[in-house]
Amino acid sequence: MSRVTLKTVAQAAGVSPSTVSNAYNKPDQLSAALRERILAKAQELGYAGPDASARALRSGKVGAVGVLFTDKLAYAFSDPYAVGFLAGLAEVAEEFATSLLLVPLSSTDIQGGTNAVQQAAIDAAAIFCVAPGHPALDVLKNRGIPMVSTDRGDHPDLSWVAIDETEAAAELGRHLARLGHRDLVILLDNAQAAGSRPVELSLDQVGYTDCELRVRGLHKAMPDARIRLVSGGHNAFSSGLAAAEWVLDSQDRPTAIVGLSDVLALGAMEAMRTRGLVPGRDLTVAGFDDIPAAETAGLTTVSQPIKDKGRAVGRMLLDPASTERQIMMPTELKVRASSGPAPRN
Amino acid sequence: MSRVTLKTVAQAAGVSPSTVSNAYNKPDQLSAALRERILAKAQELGYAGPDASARALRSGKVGAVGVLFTDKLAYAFSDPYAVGFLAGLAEVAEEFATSLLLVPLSSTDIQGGTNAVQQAAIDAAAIFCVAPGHPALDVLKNRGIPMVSTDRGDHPDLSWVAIDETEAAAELGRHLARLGHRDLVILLDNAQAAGSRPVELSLDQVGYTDCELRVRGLHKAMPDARIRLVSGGHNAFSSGLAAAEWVLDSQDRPTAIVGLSDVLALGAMEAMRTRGLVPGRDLTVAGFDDIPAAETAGLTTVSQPIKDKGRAVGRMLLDPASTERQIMMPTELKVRASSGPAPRN
DNA sequence: TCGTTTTTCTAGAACGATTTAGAAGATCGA
DNA sequence: TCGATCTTCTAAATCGTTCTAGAAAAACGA
Repeated sequence: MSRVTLKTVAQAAGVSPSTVSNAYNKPDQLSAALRERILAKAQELGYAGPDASARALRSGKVGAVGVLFTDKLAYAFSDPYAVGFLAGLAEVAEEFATSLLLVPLSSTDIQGGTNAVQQAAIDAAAIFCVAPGHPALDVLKNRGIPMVSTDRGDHPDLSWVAIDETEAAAELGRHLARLGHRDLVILLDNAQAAGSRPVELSLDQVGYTDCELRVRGLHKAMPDARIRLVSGGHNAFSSGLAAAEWVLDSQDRPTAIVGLSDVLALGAMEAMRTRGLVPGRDLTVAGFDDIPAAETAGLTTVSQPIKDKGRAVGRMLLDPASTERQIMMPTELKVRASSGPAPRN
Repeated sequence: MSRVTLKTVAQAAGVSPSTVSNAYNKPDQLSAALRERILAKAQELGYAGPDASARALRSGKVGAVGVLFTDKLAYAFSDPYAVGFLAGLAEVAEEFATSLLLVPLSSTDIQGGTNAVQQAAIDAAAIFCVAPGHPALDVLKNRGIPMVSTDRGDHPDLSWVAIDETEAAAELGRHLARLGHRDLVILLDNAQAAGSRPVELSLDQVGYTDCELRVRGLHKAMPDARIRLVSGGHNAFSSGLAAAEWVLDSQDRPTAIVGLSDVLALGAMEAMRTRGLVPGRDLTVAGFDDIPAAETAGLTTVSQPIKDKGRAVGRMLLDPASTERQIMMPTELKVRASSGPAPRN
């Protein structure tokens, strides 16, 4: 017993395969009566409709956009920021009857070429927080797949929806400087620190462009401050917690801690809490993104319209009417209880 | 200028297409030297590697599992419960070098057969909180796609990873009954209520099986209680908020509110907060799922191992070694500050 | 009535790979 | 040295559609 295909149906109905195809895809190309008859026959034979792969091959359209993440896919969901982005993107995707393909970007398999990015059946790709130099992007470019990044690349023909990272960070930096802070620790995502104890990094070890730009922005706005970079691993609450614990338990506490994402900053707040320290009084904490939990926790943060970012990326990828190739989104510094004047010593 | 295909590379390298294919997929089928030469030639020509659709068609494997949701895709991300499930599933998917295809299940397009589920290029499907009778499931069955549901269906040959909804709810019900509650409002997800004002439902209007079972469980454990069902729309914080506001502002307040998910329950807690009511003292609130925010908020809830659920579904779908077809996961009632004795009147 | 247009359907060629079966050459044991 | 076994490579079929061009039949206009 072989599988029921379009051809099978065609034979059973006594018509050509093309006609069956048309019955499914172009109802106006054949008489209603015949279409009815074909569909009934298909039903009778248990035909499941045109095969997705075959259709994709022949027509060149898959009906899916890929979402590329660095790190493990599982991490992607741990940050509400990513979730917000996905929600926005999904909204537009749905509008265009398109599915979302979540593509993990394991750092290990950039070998002979057979990795997830190669395999992925997608028409376009959203590049979420992936460094512009990542080899996977070359693979996509090679495949001729349109892509839009959430990070501003340096290439002029690159499409992106981003924020002015440097300026956003600078605004936060000015806020901190104004409060008298001269000793800062920045918490960031770093793969090398994952699984081991927190590590202190130098600026050139900062991987992602957006992180790098944020660090630069803070530097620019706080020229006479001492600024250290510390990572507790991947971008997650637990990493922020670990890194902040390490910082707080050292002999050399800063007066302010900035998480390069809210989850990191919230981890830092938790570390303070367990040590009886009050954010905004004993130590200032700030973050980036303004995820829902940031407001609840009273975390000072740089707010960015993340869901809109997802929507904009979706439109760029799917809406032929959208012509803009580079969109700069606004940011806003939300000052909350977690930031306060630097204690005098 | 036509596209560079496997054939182009083969000609340029002076070998047969099969050999080029083997160079990519079966390195041990040809000499290392030749493979090297072919790959170099491919690189030179800008060949992006075997086309995903063509490979999928010929080999019958796509390298993706679908995740089916009811409602808008965007809603999927608003509930941390769903996010946790996805994280677990993603973990296993990554292990098997498989991508995740998020398939929206618009209730509108069950028409001529050409909907997202038909189109979806997937090898298997995870059915997340979709009612067992949903037509999309028939489409998948027709396509011969293996599927695992997060809801226990009544068919014996259905695969699922689920919890004992009725018993879990009954345990919560007994807890409430013990505290003296005799007047309960259950908050639930309901599509009809979306966009309009909150509505009161009867038991037969409850859509999803899992919701229905939970309601039954509560009924069973609280036989002499008055139980009302109210929905403020989709399964989201805002719906819970709206529904609870409606309930609290009525003349006829219950002594306890149970959200059929934590996000609904948290919405109810928020409604109480803005009215100066203290959960656990003035009114008892409880939920289901035990998402991270539930612990922070001190919400009494029925905890279920959601990430493990995702992992288990992933293994069932992808790991050939996994033979179990139906897995019952444990639940645990977490009593927190939001539940307390019913006020005497 | 006769050409012209429109409607309805079909034949056959792609789409770009993988697979199967087997040929040609190299290696091996005796 | 000779048949047998490996290794290395290829020819041709195939996966299940959609597309292009065009044929046959029907409808139309004058």
